[in-house]
Amino acid sequence: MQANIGDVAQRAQVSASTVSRAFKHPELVAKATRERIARAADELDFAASRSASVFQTGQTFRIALLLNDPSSTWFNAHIYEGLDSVFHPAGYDIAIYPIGTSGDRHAFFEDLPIRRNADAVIIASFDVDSKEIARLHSMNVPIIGINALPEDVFDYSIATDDDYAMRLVTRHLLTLGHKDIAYIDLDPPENADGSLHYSANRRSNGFLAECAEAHIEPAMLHVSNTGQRVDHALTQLFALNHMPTAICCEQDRIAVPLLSRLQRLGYAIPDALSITGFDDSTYAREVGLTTIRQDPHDMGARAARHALDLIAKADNDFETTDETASKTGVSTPPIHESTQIRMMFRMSTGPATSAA
Amino acid sequence: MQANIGDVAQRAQVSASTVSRAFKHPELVAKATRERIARAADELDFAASRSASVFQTGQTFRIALLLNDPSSTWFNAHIYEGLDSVFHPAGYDIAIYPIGTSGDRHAFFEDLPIRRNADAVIIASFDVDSKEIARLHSMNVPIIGINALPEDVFDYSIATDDDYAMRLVTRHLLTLGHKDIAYIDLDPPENADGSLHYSANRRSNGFLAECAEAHIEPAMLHVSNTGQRVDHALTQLFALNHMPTAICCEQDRIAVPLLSRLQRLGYAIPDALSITGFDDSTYAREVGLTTIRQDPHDMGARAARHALDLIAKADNDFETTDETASKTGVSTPPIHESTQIRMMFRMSTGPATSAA
DNA sequence: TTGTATGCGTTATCAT
DNA sequence: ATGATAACGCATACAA
Repeated sequence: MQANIGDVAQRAQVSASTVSRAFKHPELVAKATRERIARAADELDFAASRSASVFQTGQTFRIALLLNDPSSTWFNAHIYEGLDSVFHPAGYDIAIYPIGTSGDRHAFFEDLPIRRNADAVIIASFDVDSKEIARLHSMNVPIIGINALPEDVFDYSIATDDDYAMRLVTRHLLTLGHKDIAYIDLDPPENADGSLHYSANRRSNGFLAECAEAHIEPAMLHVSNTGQRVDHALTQLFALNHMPTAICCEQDRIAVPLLSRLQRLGYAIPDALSITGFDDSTYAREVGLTTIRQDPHDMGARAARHALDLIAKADNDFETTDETASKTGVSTPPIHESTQIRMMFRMSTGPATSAA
Repeated sequence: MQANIGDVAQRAQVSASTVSRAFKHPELVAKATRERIARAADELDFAASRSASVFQTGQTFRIALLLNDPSSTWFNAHIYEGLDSVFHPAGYDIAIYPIGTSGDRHAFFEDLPIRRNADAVIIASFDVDSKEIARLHSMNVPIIGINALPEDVFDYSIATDDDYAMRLVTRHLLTLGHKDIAYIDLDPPENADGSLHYSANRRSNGFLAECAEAHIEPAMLHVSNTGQRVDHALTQLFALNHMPTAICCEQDRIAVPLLSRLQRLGYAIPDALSITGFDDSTYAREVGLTTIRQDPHDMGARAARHALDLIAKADNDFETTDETASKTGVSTPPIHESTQIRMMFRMSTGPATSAA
């Protein structure tokens, strides 16, 4: 069927070890031999079995990625893309574990084939239980957090400061003179139980804090995150005593289509109504939505690079562990990065109308 | 460090094979023993090494997914999600191979660790060279096509009939009385050379064919697929002698933001201007875009299910190949499915204005 | 129902 | 610079 390393060895008149070396440590093989081997491999259509070398190496070349929302979400899809842009070239596969409930999460940490089946675990967009993580740590698997809390359980984490970012948005609206503001957030899907926390909470906190400081009482609307989310949002808006002069959305995902619908319904934006989003996701720029920019692709790529470092370090630590231990292992401390926040000012926000 | 099958065997007072069996073929192990093993495994935090069993099995439990566009694209992200929804529970990982140019594609088929490193190859959204595919076939790796041509090189394929679907859209516009129509398509990114064909071509063909039958001469606009795509499209529209009464877009991706921008610019839609898309992707419903519905998640899931069948079959074939061969192997013929096309009629299309 | 023996393809160690 | 050899951890064929 398929040539293996032995066939190549035979054809190139060398031993199997030399063939292996020719691929893994070319510098240790004489140029002539190397070329002979290359030719033989080529002629036989040889490709080293990934499974075999992975097995022998002890590494799995697999990354476990824990996601709450569907992977097709704007944020998650870009996170994945960023991760893969680093991991794939490095020979790693990414396996996505959907975590819808804290039960799922618990099951993952409880049952899961951790140490043997993933070289690193990456957790995106939901908060986590220190005890669960502890088990992973004891297994020497790097844990990486993306927009996840608490920071200190991760070997590396990168996050957007949601609270602060949303405060900026809110201040922008307040500065424009808005006093009559509605906040819209997307409720997590029903199957999610309360114990799975999302960064969403931190955004509304930031908003509320700023409003409180300004002695403003906003209207808080909760929209269920389904196909009908815009209709649901509109329903609640119209149910208010009067239309606010500004709408602050937890996500572009609701802000973008809402902006479009409100315009069609005749609301002059921003003259009569301002609206803000969060993410700078699909079409936010095109529709002119004022929003907070996040770059999940970059976050993913960074996370992946740090993951590779950590994996390499974990391997070394392991080798030197027993007695030699912790002599060289100064064990660089965990890194916790904040993404740089940037606000995108676009046409969807403007001065409050004096006539409410 | 980590318990292996031997440790469990020892603790449960059985042989390693029995432990292995207890997991892979529980029905062959006495209940009492099974429970004893389960307990031992639990106490030791044992999890079978994926690498080792994968290696031993000969399967790779890996799927190669060839993608042209970025994986974060609406279509690709949903394809991936659909695939993963079937593959992940079945224990398979998906590895994405970005194919930007026909060179990439060629390299994949030429160099690549196929047979040994993937149990199936899935090609999404671009057309392929029969000769390249032939090599894979000779290696007994199932090849699956999603919106890819030519059909007959795939062991299973599922596709939207782009030509036909776009004809439907076009007829809808013609029926409404539009005679002055512009077609906008997104040029593939620059780095893509001409030899990589996309389903996009089939859409414009359908459009042109219908126009020809109706003796109508449309304006064909090509927009480069960058961040500026909407501005680029607007520029070209305004450069025409006069505004058309209808704009037919190759993708929602341009139609959705274009619709929004044109509205803001004061065009009454659909009274003065109709616009259509293709995909029914993000926000198409919310902004009221008439479009063709595609369900890439479903396409992916179907493709994955067929892939699993084919993999199972390939394994059997292989075992029975030599002499016994092709006796049982009636070798079910390839299946080529068409997705069911549905048009979503929404507010963005209406009768042509008599006054051009 | 369970145990023994063997092999999967590669790489690392240790000689040479 | 290269070769011989021994693992790596599991799953199967076969024996009992």
